[in-house]
Amino acid sequence: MSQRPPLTRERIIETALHLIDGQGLGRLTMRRLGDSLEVEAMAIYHHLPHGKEQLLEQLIAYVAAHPVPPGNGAPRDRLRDWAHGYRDRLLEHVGVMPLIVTRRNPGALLATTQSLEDLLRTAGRTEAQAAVGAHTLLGYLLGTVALEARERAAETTPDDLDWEGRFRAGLDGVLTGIA
Amino acid sequence: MSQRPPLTRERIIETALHLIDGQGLGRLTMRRLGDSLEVEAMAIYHHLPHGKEQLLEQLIAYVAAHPVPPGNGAPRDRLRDWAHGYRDRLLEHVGVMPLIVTRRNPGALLATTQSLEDLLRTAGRTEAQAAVGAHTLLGYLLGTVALEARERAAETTPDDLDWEGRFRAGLDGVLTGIA
DNA sequence: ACCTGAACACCGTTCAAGT
DNA sequence: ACCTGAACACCGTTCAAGT
Repeated sequence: MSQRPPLTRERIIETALHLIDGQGLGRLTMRRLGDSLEVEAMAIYHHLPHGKEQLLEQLIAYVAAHPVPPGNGAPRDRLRDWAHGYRDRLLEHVGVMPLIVTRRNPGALLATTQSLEDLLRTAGRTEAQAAVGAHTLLGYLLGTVALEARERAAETTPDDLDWEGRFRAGLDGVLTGIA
Repeated sequence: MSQRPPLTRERIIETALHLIDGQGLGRLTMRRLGDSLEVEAMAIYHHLPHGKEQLLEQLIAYVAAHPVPPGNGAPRDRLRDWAHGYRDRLLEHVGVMPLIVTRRNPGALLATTQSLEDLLRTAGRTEAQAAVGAHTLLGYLLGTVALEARERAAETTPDDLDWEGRFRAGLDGVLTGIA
């Protein structure tokens, strides 16, 4: 008999993410997650006492936390690099997008937002300008990635569309407006 | 006995929307919707044969369809007016946002997207520029409204924040980038 | 401490039956 | 044509019990 690895919170999150990436958010159930972990569904509650709610919060935190890394390049270049990296990460885990965009989870996006505001302030913006800029950039990013995911899934648009080019072009417009 | 109005598709949609606005998307169930309509849940299937899936599609179509109205002002002003109107509409039915942002529903946003592209082409942009511009603007709008709804619900930020001002400021940045 | 089994209150949906 | 009642296969979760 193959010994299965011990059940840990980390393994639960990773397995859940794997399940979502493979089958979609709608098919993530406690019972199915239990099956994937080779355990009864109820065992999960021992590691996540607040059940599915807590599981989803953990998934959001895992995928959405993506602050701007430290660096000393031009602000505009740093923001552009960060944005492309974040887009890649979100597209890797498209199934979690609905949670990130709509669930209230103050913590998850807070670190990201604040790192954006810090960068903008360092670049000479006022507090208020930095707040608006961070909100604008993050809103553009989440919104366009959500649209891209939607349209890719619908497959009503030609598949050879240069999504990254479109993203970069729109991003340049946004960056011009804020940074 | 109060005669109840006949069950129609329209009345189902409106009641569902009322239920979502009041109690949230999570509490929209066929059984509860039936209760609100003073009818057994199964009666709904007679008007919406594809069940809940079809109901959600109808809700998206109802709320998300919001093309730019005809007019002959400056393109930038028309886009700004449209954006503020759309934001108001989405905030009125915040509970439907998760569906609009994440469900694949080609039709619902198509009319809106095309009206944006038309306006931008009329304003002298190339086909490609118009496509990117429409995508950027719609992405910004959906993303920031989703963020706003999230943060308002979380109530972790002070409530006197000038959300509309922030939206307008970010919008100006985006419009500068595309129009 | 960690996991299981049975049970409870919910879902969406099908299908035969009523009017 | 329009609606109901009973039933089915699923949910998330609680709780006592096992080791």
